[in-house]
Amino acid sequence: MPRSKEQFEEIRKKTKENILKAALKLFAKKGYHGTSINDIAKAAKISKGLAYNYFESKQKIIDAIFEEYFEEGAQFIEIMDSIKDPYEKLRLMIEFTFKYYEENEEQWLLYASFIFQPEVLKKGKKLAAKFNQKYLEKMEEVFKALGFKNPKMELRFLGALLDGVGVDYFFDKSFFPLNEMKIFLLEKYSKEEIMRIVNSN
Amino acid sequence: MPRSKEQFEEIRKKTKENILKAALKLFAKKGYHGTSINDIAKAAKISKGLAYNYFESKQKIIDAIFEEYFEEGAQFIEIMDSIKDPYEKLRLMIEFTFKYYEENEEQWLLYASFIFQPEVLKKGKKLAAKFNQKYLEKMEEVFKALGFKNPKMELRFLGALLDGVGVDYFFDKSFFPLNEMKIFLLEKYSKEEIMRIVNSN
Amino acid sequence: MPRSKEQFEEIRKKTKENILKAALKLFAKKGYHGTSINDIAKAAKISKGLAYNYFESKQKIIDAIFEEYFEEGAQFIEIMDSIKDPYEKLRLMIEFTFKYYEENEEQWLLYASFIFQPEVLKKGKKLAAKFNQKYLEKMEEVFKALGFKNPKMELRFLGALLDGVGVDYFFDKSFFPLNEMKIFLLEKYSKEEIMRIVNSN
Amino acid sequence: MPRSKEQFEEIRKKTKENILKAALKLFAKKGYHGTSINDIAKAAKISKGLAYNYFESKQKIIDAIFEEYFEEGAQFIEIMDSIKDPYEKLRLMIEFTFKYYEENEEQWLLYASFIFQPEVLKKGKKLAAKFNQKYLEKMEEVFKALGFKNPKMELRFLGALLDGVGVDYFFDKSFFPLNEMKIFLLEKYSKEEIMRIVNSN
DNA sequence: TATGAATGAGATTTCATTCAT
DNA sequence: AATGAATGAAATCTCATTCAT
Repeated sequence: MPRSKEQFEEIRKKTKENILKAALKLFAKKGYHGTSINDIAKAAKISKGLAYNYFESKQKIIDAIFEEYFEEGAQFIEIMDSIKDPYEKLRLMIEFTFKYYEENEEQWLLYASFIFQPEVLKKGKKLAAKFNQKYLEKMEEVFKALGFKNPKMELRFLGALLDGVGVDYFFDKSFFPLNEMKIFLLEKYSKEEIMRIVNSN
Repeated sequence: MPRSKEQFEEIRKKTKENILKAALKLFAKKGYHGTSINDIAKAAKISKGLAYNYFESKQKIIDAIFEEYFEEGAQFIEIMDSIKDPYEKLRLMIEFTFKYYEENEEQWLLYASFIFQPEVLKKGKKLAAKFNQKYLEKMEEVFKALGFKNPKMELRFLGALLDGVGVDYFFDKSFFPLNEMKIFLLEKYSKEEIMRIVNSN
Repeated sequence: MPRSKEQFEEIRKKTKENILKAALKLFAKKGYHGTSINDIAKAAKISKGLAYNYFESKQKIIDAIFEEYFEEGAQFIEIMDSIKDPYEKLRLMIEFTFKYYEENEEQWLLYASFIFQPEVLKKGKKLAAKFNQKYLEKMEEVFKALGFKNPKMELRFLGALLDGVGVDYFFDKSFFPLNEMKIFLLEKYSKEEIMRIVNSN
Repeated sequence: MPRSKEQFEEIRKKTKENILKAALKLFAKKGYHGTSINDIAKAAKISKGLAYNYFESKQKIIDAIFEEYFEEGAQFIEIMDSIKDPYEKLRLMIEFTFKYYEENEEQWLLYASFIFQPEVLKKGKKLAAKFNQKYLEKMEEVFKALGFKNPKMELRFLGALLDGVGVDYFFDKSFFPLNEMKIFLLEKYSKEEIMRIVNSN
């Protein structure tokens, strides 16, 4: 008697996730080209052939990883939308970023290393650009609401800052004071400080 | 008439530079693994065999590129050392960074895409870490001299910011207001502004 | 209530026929190697595993198809045997061939494409050679009875002609005047014409 | 000192021809899918890699073989064009066909086995159809000039006959009386015989 | 110095067949 | 009887490196 449809789906889902997890780890460490399907299969403890039962090519594996990445991004935007207070939004933007760095090292490394090689991952670049634009638009509204004189540039400033924190942190994790930096930033962007800056103009 | 030793060396140097230039362009665009020796040879308009006459492996080519990169870095530190005024040093740090982004796109892209894949370029990573540490130490002295309350974090802050500007700019050059950002930053880190901040503590 | 033995056998027979039909279609269109077991299973709307319940290998499927092919051939010879008049036999040889071309395209295409690759289908080749020889022997008797001066060559002539009609017809069905050719041949090989030729010698 | 351009071209030409010859032999015997690049490389006594230096894919190898095949066909048409006497043209059509069967077994087998699997070789099929049409057009003029009552069908008749001779001959070379058939046909299509037929209408 | 033919190891991919349920 | 996940061998193809000239 064959397995039921549900059982098959369960198996597929698990194995798929298993492959993606193994692939993410390896891609992040050794790069896309530096990781072979063989490597992935071994790490996932399956045969090479089975990997192709789930993803029709190596490219499709990395595509799936990036899709998941931006699905998480979309979720983050939804959370942001649900919050009304701009000071709170600002705080969340900072805290979420640091949380992401702490919990999603591999994802971030992969993202970072690929984003600068658009020929390697055209699809990912497009997704990223789209997400980025949407995010910036939404945050610009927040910065306007906060009363900044030059909200666009202030947003770009903070955006670059947070990205750079990721770069510097992952460049040498043991050397970069991530937590200290979070406190430092939350202080600089606290409600009191912002009001002080805005009113001093 | 045989060429003189000098002429030979001149030719070798030029060909070498030619190969490195072609390789840099391709690596930056298509990645290390995505670029074949054949691609490089074609771009440099030489034969594959000749490339091996100059570099004993593909790895050595990328190593040479990174060496050049950090030689430039060392030169920058020398320039910084020659300047005494801390306000001027700070201004130079910012201006030099923006200048580099504008003039050395490929170098930066290559650097950025490799730095997050340590297994791909162990040697480069080490060089970078060494340079970085030295640079931060020197700059911390500057930030102390400027009178910042928390010079270490303020330096980290500016460092992250400048790195993030690179990330955001190269992510989508047409979309990022690079020049506006430079002016914005030079304003924020002008002598007047710094003195104001420092004195308000 | 369990099914009876007869019902089971009925199901098996139908499924088997179903698989063979699907396989024939695909083999004819995409070739033996170009058709996967998966393709066949999908076309037959069963699972891969079930196909192996019926045929122990892909090879056995094509073997079964060829067996059926030559069973039909044997039936044809039986029909021929039951007819006594040589003029009628000749007419039947021609008409049957054209009928076969019109009704069994896939069978013929498969046969034609395989027969010239003996290494691919040794068993089929042998069966074909055996059938062929038997057929020629029987037909030679007919041609002798018709009074041809050189019955062997006349038979070879007509045999080649009919094979060639198949080749030319299937090469481009819309371009070849199959029906016209049938009429043309039946005329050339009519009783009157044959008597005329035979008597003119 | 590198080889001269001419030397390189000479090498390429020879190796290319070498590969094509080995491939033709194997394809004819074992079929396209039944022959691996490895097989070809071994037969040509080169490495797999080198095969790809000359042909970018297995498909391109078979394409090249078919191209050569139809180039020869074009040459044949040219020869035919240079002859004016229709009786002579007819004789040549027959003699050339038999000559081809005798001297180009592998080419013909390959052609025959592929022509019925259009999905395997779309390009070849197109080339063949084009050649065929052109050839038939030209020959129809010949058959008209010979005075046949139904030139189109008579041409189709002879065309099918010659194709069928190929089929039957290659099906079992030791069994088919090729030379006898040639004499038989040249007799049937001799000037005297044709004039007799044409005038008896 | 210079060329590109040639190699061979290893990568991606396919698929007949087996297996657990 | 029936399913499709899983395997593994073999196929196609790539490319850094070497070699003959």
